Amino acid sequence: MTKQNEQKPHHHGDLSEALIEAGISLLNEGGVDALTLRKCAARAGVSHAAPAHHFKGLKGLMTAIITRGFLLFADEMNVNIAAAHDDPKSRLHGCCIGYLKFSRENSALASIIFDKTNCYNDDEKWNTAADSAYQVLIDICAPFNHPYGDAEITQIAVWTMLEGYVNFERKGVINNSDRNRKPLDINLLIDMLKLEIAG
Amino acid sequence: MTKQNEQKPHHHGDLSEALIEAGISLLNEGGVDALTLRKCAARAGVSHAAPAHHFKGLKGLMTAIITRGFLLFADEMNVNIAAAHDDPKSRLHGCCIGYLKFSRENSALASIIFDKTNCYNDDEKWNTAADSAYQVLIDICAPFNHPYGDAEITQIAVWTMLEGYVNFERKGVINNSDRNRKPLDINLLIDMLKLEIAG
DNA sequence: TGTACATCAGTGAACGCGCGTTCACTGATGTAC
DNA sequence: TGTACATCAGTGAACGCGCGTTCACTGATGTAC
Repeated sequence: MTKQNEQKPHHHGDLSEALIEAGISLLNEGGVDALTLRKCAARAGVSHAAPAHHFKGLKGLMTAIITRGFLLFADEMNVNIAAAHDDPKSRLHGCCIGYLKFSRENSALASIIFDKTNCYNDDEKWNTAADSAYQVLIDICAPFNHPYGDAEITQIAVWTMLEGYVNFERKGVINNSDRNRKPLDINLLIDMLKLEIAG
Repeated sequence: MTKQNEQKPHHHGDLSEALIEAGISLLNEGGVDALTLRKCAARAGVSHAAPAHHFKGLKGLMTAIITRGFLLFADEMNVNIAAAHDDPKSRLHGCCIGYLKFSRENSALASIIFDKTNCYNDDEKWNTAADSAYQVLIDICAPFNHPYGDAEITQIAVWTMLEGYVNFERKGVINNSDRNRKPLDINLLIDMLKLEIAG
């Protein structure tokens, strides 16, 4: 039984957290267009002026949401890397599974996360969170040879294939649930790069 | 000297074409958010109710714009394929250059073109135009071996890498104009797939 | 322990904006005779 | 060749909608004394 006649406190307690969670669930349910200050406020149970007051307008809220997104993204990759066998190729495959999982479970968030124009680029937390995600990529590619140039080329090749794959999946160009043959595996695509372990 | 007191004809002449061109230039200048019925109408010099009347609302206009987009996209790839040396790898590289060129010169249009939810999926011209673009990919991959499975896997590997690359470029994750070393070449990434000519 | 006061998080009403859609209409075009 | 009429592309005014922002305010919290 829920409490009746409960006085709503004037101070929320953790409005920032509530608005970020509201924003992420709105993105998941209604896509990018569903992310508005007013809807976030309604879902967090505060007046629609509150988020504009708490953050510095819509862009401030988006900066906070994308910051959280990068942390969730890095976490998902790290969890799946930790669950893989402890050799470079298995760890790379784990990273891909994490990338894919994050993108599938947070489709709209994943579609806006890399676009810097959505954020205040001088926000410290945002920069730190973004770096933590990019660092996963850097670390996972480090053990391999880079026959085509420096490490950055290997990183971009892997990241690019992942990003293209989830983009097409999101837009329905690749539809793994609707084909007769074995679902296309992102790890198969990564294997086509034939990365070799250095040493 | 422009004509003064010229009577504006009640019938436009080629409103459909004018609205499609207006829409594409709006996308190029102001991104996806700039594409509205009212702005297209203003740019085409008609009342803002005209596009809603001519097409079946906003979605109808978007279907027409994306249809045009696929034709421009296929053209750009075909032009660059025709300009390449007549061997499979050079033709593939030409295709990549065309893909890249289209995406750079029509950034916002390229970012919405693959998303089927923007269009009336039963529109015949849209289906034909989209198929003509996908067919370029199919044809360009046909001469190669498919050691990882059927031809579709080769196609998706190439297309995925291109799409990831232009997405990152669009969002500033890859920034070829702002690095000290040689610009990253999409053809280098495609070469990493080590496609072998069948025979 | 109690009081006065400063701080500031969140309120709620109001504002103007641009949007897509609707609809009775106008006037140019084309066709039937 | 001329007339009557049907068609229909585009008009313009009106509508309601949701949006971000602003701002005087309220009331809870925390601190100084």
